[in-house]
Amino acid sequence: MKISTKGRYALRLMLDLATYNTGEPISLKDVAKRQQISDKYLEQIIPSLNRAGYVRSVRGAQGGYLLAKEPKEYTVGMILRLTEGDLAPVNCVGENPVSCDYSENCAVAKVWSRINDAVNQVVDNITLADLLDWQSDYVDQYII
Amino acid sequence: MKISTKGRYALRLMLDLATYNTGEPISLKDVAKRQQISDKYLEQIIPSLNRAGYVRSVRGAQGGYLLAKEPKEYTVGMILRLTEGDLAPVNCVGENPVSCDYSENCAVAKVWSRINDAVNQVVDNITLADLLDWQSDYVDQYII
DNA sequence: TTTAATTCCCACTTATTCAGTAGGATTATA
DNA sequence: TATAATCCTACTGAATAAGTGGGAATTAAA
Repeated sequence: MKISTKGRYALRLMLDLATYNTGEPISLKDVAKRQQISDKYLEQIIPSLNRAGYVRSVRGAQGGYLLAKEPKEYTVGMILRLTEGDLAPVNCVGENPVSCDYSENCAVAKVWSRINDAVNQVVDNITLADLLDWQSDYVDQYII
Repeated sequence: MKISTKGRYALRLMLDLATYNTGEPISLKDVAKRQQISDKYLEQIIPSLNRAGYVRSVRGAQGGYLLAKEPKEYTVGMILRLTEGDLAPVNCVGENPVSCDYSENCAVAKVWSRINDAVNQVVDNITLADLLDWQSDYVDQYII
């Protein structure tokens, strides 16, 4: 039941772009340094965010990435699903369920379905804007 | 974010023992046949349930396993945690969290924590007795 | 116009986990 | 005493995780 580094890093990457946004492109190297993640690995993660239109890339020197939309337009669920795939705990529930011979009278599937709903409920109701808010709360509390 | 076969089979195993309980020990071979799971694999899964005292084993011919307690005494969470380990989506939240350098001002950790709470809320509030109920509902609906 | 910084693309690697199999020792019943 | 069961330990093959490495294409700045 773990979320892989791919999903976790993608979320931190998006949050980093939101946090340090100035209107100028932000290079992966900068993100990697701040987030302490291998830049080569980030390079492997970002194409899916790019293809989905979640970020805009600027090539060449002084290039980098920018969020394509406002932080409040991105839910955590959107970002995680892109990198993790479906968040359902088993294949027989979720976006495109694989039905088995017992699916009709399978009480256990009801458990998976409820877990699925509960997880979606959380990730689809938190946006990058919320994360920005939470960050500034922490700053108020600990640093200033 | 998937639950492995180990956890899923453990739950079906426990539910099978509850469903077909007559007071006599039930052999893994019977469970395996009904649930369409390799008996050798079940043999590998059950020791943890046994050591935890969730089932009682009877050795020798006509031996097998019995639930140690009433179905309502087992939550899905108890069973899954035994076989899957902690259900937390990352290591920095959950039962014994591994703290990182940023844990204090990590907005992302709040997301993981909420997912963790949501999952626990589900699995800790469904018992084997609930699953038995759901099963008989299905029977009413489809078979009878 | 060259240099340097950057994205883009694709192949490779190493370790771990998953999902079982296999074989035999031990125990108890009929 | 034969048989049916649990118990225990080791092995295996495939997939996934978590990166690394090299180089081509693009563009801003010197």
